[in-house]
Amino acid sequence: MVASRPGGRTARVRADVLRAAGDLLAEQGFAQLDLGEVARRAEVGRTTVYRRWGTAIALVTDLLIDMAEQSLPRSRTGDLDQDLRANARLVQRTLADPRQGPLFKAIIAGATWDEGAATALRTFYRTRVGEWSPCVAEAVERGELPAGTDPAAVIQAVSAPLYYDLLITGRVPDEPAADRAANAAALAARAGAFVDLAGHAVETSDIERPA
Amino acid sequence: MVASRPGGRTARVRADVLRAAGDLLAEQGFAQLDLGEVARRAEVGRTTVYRRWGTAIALVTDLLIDMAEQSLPRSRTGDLDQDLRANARLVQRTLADPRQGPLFKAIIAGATWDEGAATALRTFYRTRVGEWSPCVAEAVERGELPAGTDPAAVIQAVSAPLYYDLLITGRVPDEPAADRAANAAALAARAGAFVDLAGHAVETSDIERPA
DNA sequence: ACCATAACGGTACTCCCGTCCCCTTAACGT
DNA sequence: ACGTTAAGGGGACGGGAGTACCGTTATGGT
Repeated sequence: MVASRPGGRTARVRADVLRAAGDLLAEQGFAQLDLGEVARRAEVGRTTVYRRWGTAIALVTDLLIDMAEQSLPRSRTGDLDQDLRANARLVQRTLADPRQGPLFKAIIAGATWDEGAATALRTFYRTRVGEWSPCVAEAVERGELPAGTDPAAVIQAVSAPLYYDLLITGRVPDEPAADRAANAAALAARAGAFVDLAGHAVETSDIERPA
Repeated sequence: MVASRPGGRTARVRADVLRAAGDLLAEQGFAQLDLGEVARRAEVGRTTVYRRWGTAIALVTDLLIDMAEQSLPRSRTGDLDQDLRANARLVQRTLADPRQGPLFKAIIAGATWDEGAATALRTFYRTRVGEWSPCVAEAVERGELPAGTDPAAVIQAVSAPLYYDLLITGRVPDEPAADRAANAAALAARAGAFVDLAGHAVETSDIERPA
């Protein structure tokens, strides 16, 4: 009895299809992503693409999952500003990348209506944020940031303006924008904007609640 | 000779179609927005919907334009924190609204691949940001914020985390989230994060210039 | 080496989205 | 009020996306 066959041909087909989908995504964008054309470019049966993925957003979701497996290690400079700037620049380079940029735009758009895309996106960012949070946690331990600062909130605060530019203003963020985002997050964090108490975190100064 | 006829029936048809589209958007989301069903719900000819709008994203775009005409006046409390919090709460309520929330999600998603949606979205936010920027400009004049602070950047910094939550983490922002966003932006602004000089705006903390 | 079968690939088919055609309705000028 | 003609509505049509069917390939266990 054979349960499944992920090896050999199946793996090659998946790789071919994902590469073709990534090419088309970079060339024409998500709106023009036609499964039939993907099959042609991948030199694969049209039926196969429909059977294994079924929809364009499912294909793009698989593309993200595939990409997520090659994750870069975070920086460890021991300095909050440098770490946050490194993080911001990583995000910025990703969004500006001719292949990854369109992929993320497609996934984010798809996540607004497709549950699979939304799940993959959240999983991806949970991993990413979890990977970079220690930068902030260590800064708290060093006394660079007030006790009780929420590491995940700081990391997300770095990314937020970059995504805002990409999605709302339609301007792909550049490196100065990344540095500004990192700087703003660092300054806000130092001022205690990301201290998570039970109540509101609007006292800014008097914070002395160790975990 | 008659050039155009925007009155009477035409206006009524537009109103009926937009209302039906908004209903369906709120009920089923953008993915299920079928022009045929919109026509049925609006009790309007299917041909008419296709002739005047053509695509679902064009319909949603018109919906945004229609909604933008009823814009709320900004608050003028004379206090930066209160103004920014009012702005954040306005954005939060919009995104959490059962009708406007799905609309914005659809428009933002559509703007990643449809030029018309992107233009409408940018126009909408240019108006919104321009309307609220005086809050920041006045705070600069009062000396609450450093000279050279970019008003638009501050306003956008308030919104960015809320959109990040909505689109990336998939969590619709609540009122505490709005207050946190406003607070973080205010603290960063006071620390000079949004001063736009020719070079880098990182005078606040130690920084090395990179060659 | 051999077999059972997971997975692929080609083709025919279906169904429905979007368009076309043409008649009907009702704005707007006079 | 009356005529001209934008604009709307019904129905038929075409095309292409997605599916069903079934034969073919090659994987993985024995």
